[in-house]
Amino acid sequence: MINDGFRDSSEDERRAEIIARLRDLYPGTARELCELDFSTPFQLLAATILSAQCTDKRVNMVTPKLFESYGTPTLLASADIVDVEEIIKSTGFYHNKAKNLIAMARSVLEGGGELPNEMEGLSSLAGVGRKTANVVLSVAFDKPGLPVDTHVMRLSKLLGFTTLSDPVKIELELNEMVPPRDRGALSLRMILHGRAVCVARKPRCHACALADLCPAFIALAKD
DNA sequence: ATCCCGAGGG
DNA sequence: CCCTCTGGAT
Repeated sequence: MINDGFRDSSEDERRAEIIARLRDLYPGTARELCELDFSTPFQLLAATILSAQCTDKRVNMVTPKLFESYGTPTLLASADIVDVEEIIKSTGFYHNKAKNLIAMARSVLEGGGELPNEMEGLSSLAGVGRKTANVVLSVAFDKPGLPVDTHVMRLSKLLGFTTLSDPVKIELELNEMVPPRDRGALSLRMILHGRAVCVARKPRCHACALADLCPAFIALAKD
């Protein structure tokens, strides 16, 4: 097999076919594929902070009430932390999340009240890491950004997109597989597939449209 | 018992 | 690298 430091071309084709099938399975833009409810970039950021170790459905149950009282940087910055904690309690990690939400709103205000629209500014906000920043970039600002969460990490390994475990390195590897404008949607598609089909505990390989291209399934089926 | 669109701190 | 933070769903 020819591989002089370049990737095998059949491997490139396999990956491209997986990406094409994911696009057919979950069509739409990052904005359309995102299942968090929000009406401003600031609200998406707040919802994404809440989504840590929690389902989107659960986040969407608490954000209407949260945004009713604290839907803007100004309102959230001066919120009573106990009140915020009570509203978001069911999303888990609620002490940290309430503290982070209020601190985040205050740092937005200190920065002039406008949410940053690049990685540097976003990830410098309290409680905002690279994954959350990439969600806001791709979904709210329609910019290149490829959030690597637990699903993207798991599927990237199973599908043979990476052998690494560092989410930043995986992000850079995945970046090379799609044009910039498709990065956010690829992440969302892997997340949706990870939730519905390639489930962490019990992958539904029999129902998976990618199984014939999946090294993990092929290895499993080989006996 | 294990997992859910993580981030901060040691 | 590790640990902690947390409730809800399966």
